[in-house]
Amino acid sequence: MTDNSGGNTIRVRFAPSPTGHLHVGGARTALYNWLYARKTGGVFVLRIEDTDARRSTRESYEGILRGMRWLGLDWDEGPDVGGDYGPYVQSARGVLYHTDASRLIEEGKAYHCFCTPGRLEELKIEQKEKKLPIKYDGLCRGLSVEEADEKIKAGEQHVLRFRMPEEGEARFRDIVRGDCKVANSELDDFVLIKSDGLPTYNFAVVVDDARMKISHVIRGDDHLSNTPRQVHIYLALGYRVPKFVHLPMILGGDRTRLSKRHGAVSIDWYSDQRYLPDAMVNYLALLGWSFDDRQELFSRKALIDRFSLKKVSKNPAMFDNDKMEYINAEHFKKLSPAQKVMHVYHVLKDEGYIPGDFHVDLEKPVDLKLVPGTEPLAGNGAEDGERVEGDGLGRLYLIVSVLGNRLKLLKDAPGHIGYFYKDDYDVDDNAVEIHLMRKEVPERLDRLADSLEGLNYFDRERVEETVRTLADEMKIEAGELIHPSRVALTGGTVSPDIFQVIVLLGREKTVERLRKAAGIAKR
RNA sequence: GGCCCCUUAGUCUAGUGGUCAGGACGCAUGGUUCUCAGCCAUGAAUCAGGGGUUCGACUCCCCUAGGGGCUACCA
Repeated sequence: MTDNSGGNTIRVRFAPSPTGHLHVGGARTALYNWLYARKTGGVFVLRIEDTDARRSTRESYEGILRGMRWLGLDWDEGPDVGGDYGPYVQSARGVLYHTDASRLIEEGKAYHCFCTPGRLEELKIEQKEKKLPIKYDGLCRGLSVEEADEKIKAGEQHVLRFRMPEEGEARFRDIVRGDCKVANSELDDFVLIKSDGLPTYNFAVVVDDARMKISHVIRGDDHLSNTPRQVHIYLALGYRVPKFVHLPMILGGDRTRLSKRHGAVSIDWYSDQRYLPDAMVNYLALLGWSFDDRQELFSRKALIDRFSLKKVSKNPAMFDNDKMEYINAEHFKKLSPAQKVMHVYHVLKDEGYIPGDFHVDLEKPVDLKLVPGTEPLAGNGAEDGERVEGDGLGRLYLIVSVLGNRLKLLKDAPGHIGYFYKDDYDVDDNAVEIHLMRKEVPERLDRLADSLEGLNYFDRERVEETVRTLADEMKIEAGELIHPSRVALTGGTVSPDIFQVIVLLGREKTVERLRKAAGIAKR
């Protein structure tokens, strides 16, 4: 699986810290790494950055993995699958950080610092007041190794700091930003190892990326400013500096950094809402990347095909839920009938709509031509001309087919077609008021019920004919019959083709609901 | 405070030293129809502002403004 034969293998990584759920920003970063790996035949590594012991949790860790699996972003090396460069959890890599830290100390590139948090705090306040750059003043820089060792032996709290060269600058190449450089004078002696013995982010990330042979560091823009520090560490340790790719941030609706208060930013939320993972992947890909000026709907495969780091945008993007829904709807449209039915079936089942409150045996000659103009229903459903079982998948096939593009979010399926399965479907009171509570309605519904009851053949054609004929007889518009019927049968003013609804609801249920509504309307 | 990054319609974006500045979501209007969705057609809406460079700038340079990030013993 892993190829460590040469130094040219492309190796990328997603390195979340388990301090919260997987949000859209993190997911987008993971996705770009994954896409790049899959496109180039490289290796995608998952590494958990849990050096912040206080905030890291097991739940977050599991949640992140769950989110990635839901999105279909599989990793080649990681905490659960292993690999040649493990462990893949920072908390288990302590010895590695200390090995490299020791080298830096020996070479005089890092030094112990015994300044108390209190002193550092005062220093910061003072610098702020004097409007000076806020940076460590290097008090412990001059301590000899012996002096430092003594203090350590005496049990003094200490951290390890990087000895920033006073002259020179750090340079690096970023595929999105171009060449970057920062003068060393802008940087200070930042901390490498915290007093609890754990490495800081900047140190750990370099040691890990270097030792894991990461070739391209693809991450959020918020890390750009830290990159010069990291470059210093790479150089000091004699490691090869990887290529960097800093992705523009994804912003919340108020254009600030994404956080909990922005609501629906968790990948979990989208999976709970039953968005399609492929749609999510598609939309996420578009946040900071585009292929050209025409295509924006991509299958997973097409994305891998087209993806290029060179086309990554520099601009921060806002997550737009409307567009996300649109992309989701487009992906849903493209599913095969069998796939749609499968998805809808699971939703209805999970929400308790299947099995339903009642049984419907569709009558002959109900056939699959029931729905003129829709694509033929394939898969394990009913074949043309075959008898359709009332409660089986066959009826659901027809229902889903009749529903057509009305279903955009799977989560809404019960709302759209629940009345096919339950008697206590939602009723729109306003619709009842407008369409049912009128004196002429009861007679119309009763007469329609009579007509339908007397039909020899209960298929769409006959039903429509019946309704229209009755309307003619009563000298009213067909709509005068259709609208109250829709409310009577579905509880609302919105539904698929009413004749198809009638057929799929079945003669018995249709008549029952029409009569019941007529009864209500009489009052 | 210091440093860094970003700036094309409400949003995501394409774009070249000379284009009617293109597409998509959303929005509006009309058509199809039993409602809604869909589909089709049409429309409103953009180069943040100011200076340069240039025969000519959305495009190159500078400044300003706005937004974001880093400046932590967070990542």
